[in-house]
Amino acid sequence: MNKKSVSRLSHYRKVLLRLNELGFDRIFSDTLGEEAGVTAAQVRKDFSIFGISGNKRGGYIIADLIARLDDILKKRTVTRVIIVGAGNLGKALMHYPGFRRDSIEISAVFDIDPTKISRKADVPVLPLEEVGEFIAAHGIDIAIIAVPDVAAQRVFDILQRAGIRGILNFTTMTFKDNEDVVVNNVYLQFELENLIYFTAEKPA
Amino acid sequence: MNKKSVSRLSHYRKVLLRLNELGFDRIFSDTLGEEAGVTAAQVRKDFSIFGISGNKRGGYIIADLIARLDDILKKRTVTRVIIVGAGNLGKALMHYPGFRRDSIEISAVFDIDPTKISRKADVPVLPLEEVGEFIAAHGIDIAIIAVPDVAAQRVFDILQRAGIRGILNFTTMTFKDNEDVVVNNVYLQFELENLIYFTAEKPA
DNA sequence: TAGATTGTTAATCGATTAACAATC
DNA sequence: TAGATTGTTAATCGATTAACAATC
Repeated sequence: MNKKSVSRLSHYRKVLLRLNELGFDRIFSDTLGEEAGVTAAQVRKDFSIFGISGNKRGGYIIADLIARLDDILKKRTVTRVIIVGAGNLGKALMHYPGFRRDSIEISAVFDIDPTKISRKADVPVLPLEEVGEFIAAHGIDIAIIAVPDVAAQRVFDILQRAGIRGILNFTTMTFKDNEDVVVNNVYLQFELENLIYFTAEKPA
Repeated sequence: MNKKSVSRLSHYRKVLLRLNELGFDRIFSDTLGEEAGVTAAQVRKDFSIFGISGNKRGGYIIADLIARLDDILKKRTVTRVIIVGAGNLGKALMHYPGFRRDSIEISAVFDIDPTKISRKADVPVLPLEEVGEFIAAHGIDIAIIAVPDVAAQRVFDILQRAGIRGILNFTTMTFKDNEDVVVNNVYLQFELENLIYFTAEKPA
């Protein structure tokens, strides 16, 4: 229902995996909230939205909760994702350990620079021209855009035409909202500028 | 006043720099909103919060707007930032072109792995033990945490003790809110999981 | 002047939190 | 049973949008 509550489910899941590893079996909404940085009411509300229930008085069974969240967040099957842009950021994301561990696989990276192509690598780096073909052949739904701003719109158009349904955008460009494509933006630079603003001492 | 509106100011600024480059001098709230992906009312409201005014009927003069935003966002002086964690992500952020271009300088990167240290590099990679000393010597206020989750709390404690005032956190750990430290979280994995959720076809 | 756009106030919308009845 | 915690509804809070008077 709510975009933010889905991301919080991811966060709860991460906390629960850690607690599970530490040998805990049960948890209460207030403990889970504390670990995830939200209120107990928020936790229960989020669970209620997705029909997740616990035991009055007994809290939640961690293993059951993880199983339920795995279903909701599609963790039972591997989701294949591609990256466009084999620069520093694209390459870092290619090997991001948090993805593989949680059923997200980077299937390939695409770039226009011929010197960056390496078809035989663990995660292949392929020419951008092949992206449509690859998407169709591998049934890819989600792409990460990690190219310079100037190339963003062109890449977006290509991906959209290729039938991509979701995009994680690391550029500062905005794309016209489209029925068929969901775009989540990660504005790294703006996050840092935000921090600069809020940590600057206010002039007296 | 509002956290999100500060980030939108960054976004407006980015759009304006681009339009300025293209030779435009004036802009209206609806055009700027469209470029930044928000409504015209949002643009005017944000400007109103920060006391930015334009001309009834004549819109805004782009150069003036950029100057005003540069002041608010502290773009007149270079802000020095450090990164903790010289893994793939830390190294990618070290060379992120968007930072330098907008008066953000990565002064140094810190890591516990001795094989990663390189004191003579363009951006030096130093042992984590030296971080407190470095922060004090260079008057650093802001740090980026790009370490594995297990190390996050320890790094946070060290940074807090060293007097850091703002943290951009790339781990999935949450830190207890503190009067003295502002924390912005970038949950890369959760953003992707969010996309997976919203692009998955709903079961019939 | 007529027309268009800002700046701000009021209305709406949505998300978070508080509160408490249900119940284990 | 008494006590504690869930699940949900209602209250609150905050942010976005609509509307329109001011004015260039």
